[in-house]
Amino acid sequence: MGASDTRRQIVEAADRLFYERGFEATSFADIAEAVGLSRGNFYYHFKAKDEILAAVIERRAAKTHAMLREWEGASESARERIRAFVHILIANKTMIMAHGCPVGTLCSELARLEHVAKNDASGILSLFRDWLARQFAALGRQAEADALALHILMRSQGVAALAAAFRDEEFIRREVEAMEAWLENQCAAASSLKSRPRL
Amino acid sequence: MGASDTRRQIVEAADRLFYERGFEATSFADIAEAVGLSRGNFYYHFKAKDEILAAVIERRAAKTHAMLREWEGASESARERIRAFVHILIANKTMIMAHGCPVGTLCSELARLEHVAKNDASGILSLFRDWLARQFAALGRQAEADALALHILMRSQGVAALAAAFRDEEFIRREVEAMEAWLENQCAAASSLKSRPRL
DNA sequence: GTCTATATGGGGATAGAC
DNA sequence: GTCTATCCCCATATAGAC
Repeated sequence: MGASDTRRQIVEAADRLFYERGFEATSFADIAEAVGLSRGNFYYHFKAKDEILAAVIERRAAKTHAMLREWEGASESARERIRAFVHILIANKTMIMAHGCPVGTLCSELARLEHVAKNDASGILSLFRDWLARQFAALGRQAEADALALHILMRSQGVAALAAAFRDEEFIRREVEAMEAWLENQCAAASSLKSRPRL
Repeated sequence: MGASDTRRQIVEAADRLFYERGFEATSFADIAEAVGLSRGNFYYHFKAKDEILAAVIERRAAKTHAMLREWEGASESARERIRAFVHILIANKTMIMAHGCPVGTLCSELARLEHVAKNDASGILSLFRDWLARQFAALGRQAEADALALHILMRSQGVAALAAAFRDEEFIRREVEAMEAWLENQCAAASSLKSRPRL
């Protein structure tokens, strides 16, 4: 097997395990076992655990970037694009109820460890934030675009957190519906100049 | 120093460290050092790390219970009580930006570790949930009380998560204001029979 | 109740054979 | 590139003196 292929397999396995169990709780042995590799051979591909983490974060950032670009192409309107974001909660509901939001939980864990990579992790959150802000700006809400982006991002993080704590699928559906209703309100406000709705 | 006094000091130090660094990342040595105790003596008071965790969760649940009861006494209206809940975000903003929500981060960490105490941790979240639901019921919203409680709890969790990720104090203030506006809407809806606002 | 000394195990990391 | 063997450190946990 080629080295780059093995490396890719390691990063994929680490990505999954870091999500399911967390970064700290995942050992080299866990990843090695998942890939079918000996522990010793590991260090041919990665000199330290932090290097695997960096590769995982980079992979997640790239996948996020690709997903956001795909939504750009698939949807005509900014409204539909924001709806696509909100609907990740439904599409990934099983995983979210089991392990939370992959981005949010990693940010939270790295922040607590004061890990050097914590800013890289919250950078993924910023990818969503900036993309959402561009969508709200496209809706004609330039002035409040970032605040609206943070608001919807906050709600998706809150829903993921409680869905994981209570394992409640009905709660996810209800809150996604509420987020859609909120979005419709914001879109309506963009058309009429008076009475901009609050967050 | 009496044994019960030492025990209390251990639990207090562990509570703080579990919050600041997380449960897994905190070692016996860390707690022992904080209390000024030798590692060995530790096992006189707690046979295992899980026992300290149980004591910390119990302490947090008791403090939560006391806080909720205090709000009951201090506020005349259910609306004021719910506002008191929302305002924890402001009162604790420095801690929250540094380490997140004490309840949310513990729930998240224990859920990932598949720790036996994970349900005890989410039990603290349930204390808030049930208390909030009672307040919404007192507002005359019996049918939706639990959904409204989960909604406001979700928002506080989301705000704490993003505030920690972005270290953004202005964001907290803005979202607390939005939560208060949402609450006023819900109160207004309780008085008028028509047009109940969505979440 | 508190200490020091120590056992035990796991996890990160290295050396060197193949 | 992959392996086995090994080192070292740290953390949980125990034993036994004081």
